[in-house]
Amino acid sequence: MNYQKSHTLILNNIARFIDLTELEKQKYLSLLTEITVKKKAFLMQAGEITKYEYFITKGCLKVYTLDEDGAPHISMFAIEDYWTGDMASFMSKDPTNYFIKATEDSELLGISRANYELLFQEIPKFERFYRMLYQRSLISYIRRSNHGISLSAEQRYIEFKKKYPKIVNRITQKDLAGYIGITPEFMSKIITKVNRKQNS
Amino acid sequence: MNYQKSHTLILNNIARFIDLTELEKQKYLSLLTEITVKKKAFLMQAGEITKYEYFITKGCLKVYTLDEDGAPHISMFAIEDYWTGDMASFMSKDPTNYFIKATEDSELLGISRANYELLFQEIPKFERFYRMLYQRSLISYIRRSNHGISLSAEQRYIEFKKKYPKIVNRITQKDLAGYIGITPEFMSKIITKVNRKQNS
DNA sequence: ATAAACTCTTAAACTAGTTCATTTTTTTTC
DNA sequence: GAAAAAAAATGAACTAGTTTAAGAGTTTAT
Repeated sequence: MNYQKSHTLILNNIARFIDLTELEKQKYLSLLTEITVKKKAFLMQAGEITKYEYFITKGCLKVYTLDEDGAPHISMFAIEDYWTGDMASFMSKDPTNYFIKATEDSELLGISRANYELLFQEIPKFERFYRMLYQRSLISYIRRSNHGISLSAEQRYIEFKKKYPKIVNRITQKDLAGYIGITPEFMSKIITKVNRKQNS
Repeated sequence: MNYQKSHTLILNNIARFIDLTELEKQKYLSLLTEITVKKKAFLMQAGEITKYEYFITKGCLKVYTLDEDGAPHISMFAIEDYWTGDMASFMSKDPTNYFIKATEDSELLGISRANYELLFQEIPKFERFYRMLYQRSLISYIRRSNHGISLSAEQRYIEFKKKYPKIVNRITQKDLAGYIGITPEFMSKIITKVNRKQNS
């Protein structure tokens, strides 16, 4: 069967961990909602109750909170083939603390809370898929939370470039600073310094 | 049916997310290995290949890495009713970077890689259990990784006391410093300062 | 019960990262 | 394609957290 590009992408993502029959694939796709967000528009804002978990099929988004001083702290960047959302709010139905804003025109597939529950009833194999997806995410967040407290800002920047070479060129230095956990001014100094080292 | 204390503890932990029949409970328990670790002994050391994922039934352990300078960075403290291990090494079969050391005489239940796989074949419901367990862990690690980069050491200490009141009195100040990501000297200053504030 | 080995406290000098202010460069908008 | 807005660079003064050192208080092992 021939699927549209975004559907092929999400089915391939799922095929990393579980095999679906044609029927299951179609059932699964029927549970998803297509969403588009223009650059600079919000997919989610603090105070809202999170309705969906998202898979990005095109574009780039940043997920962040604002602290009491209004300074942004970026939790992740999400590009094609990434999953994002606010799982805490999605599960608890409490209002989210996060903003998700498109940094490029973006296209997503969303699964609602009701369909997420339904999915496990209809195709129990998805328990395994999410078990493995969460397991992988967990491994990378454990690493990140350790790096956040044990590495210098410069080392975190070098790690980021190594781990996300595709993302580093699509985001502003300012947003990268918000992810690394430093000011844009200090980010600028680090980049100058690291590039000087590499070119010498 | 009447179970020994450690078995009741782990079965209750699992019952938060899935219901098991008596037969399934017994099957599950048969896949576990009992382990005891004396205070100051290692459950795991960097370079080893991780054989088990662990559930603590008694005691307290610290999970940490050593950086190039030999300074410890504590990833988590695990007490009764907590799960621990190095999932990255457990899954990939690569050598671990972690040390796990008992800070009190401890008792654990371990599941081996082979039995973990077997578990999903024999009792597929466990996919759901681990999906939900990892989902919850993920939520708390996402929060921690954000706090690591966006909160001051003093705020992280206050958060830790609030979130883990049972743990804070069982560990040394030095180990807490290793978790918060600061030196023991600065930890001492923060504690003096925070207690002074509270008593005034 | 005592020595040895840690852990905690305090303080002075230091460094990584912040803040604030200004200028230059790049991107967005009409 | 010019004007406006946002991002990036640079520098000086500042603050949170480190380092080193030394002494006091606790825990551990015999």
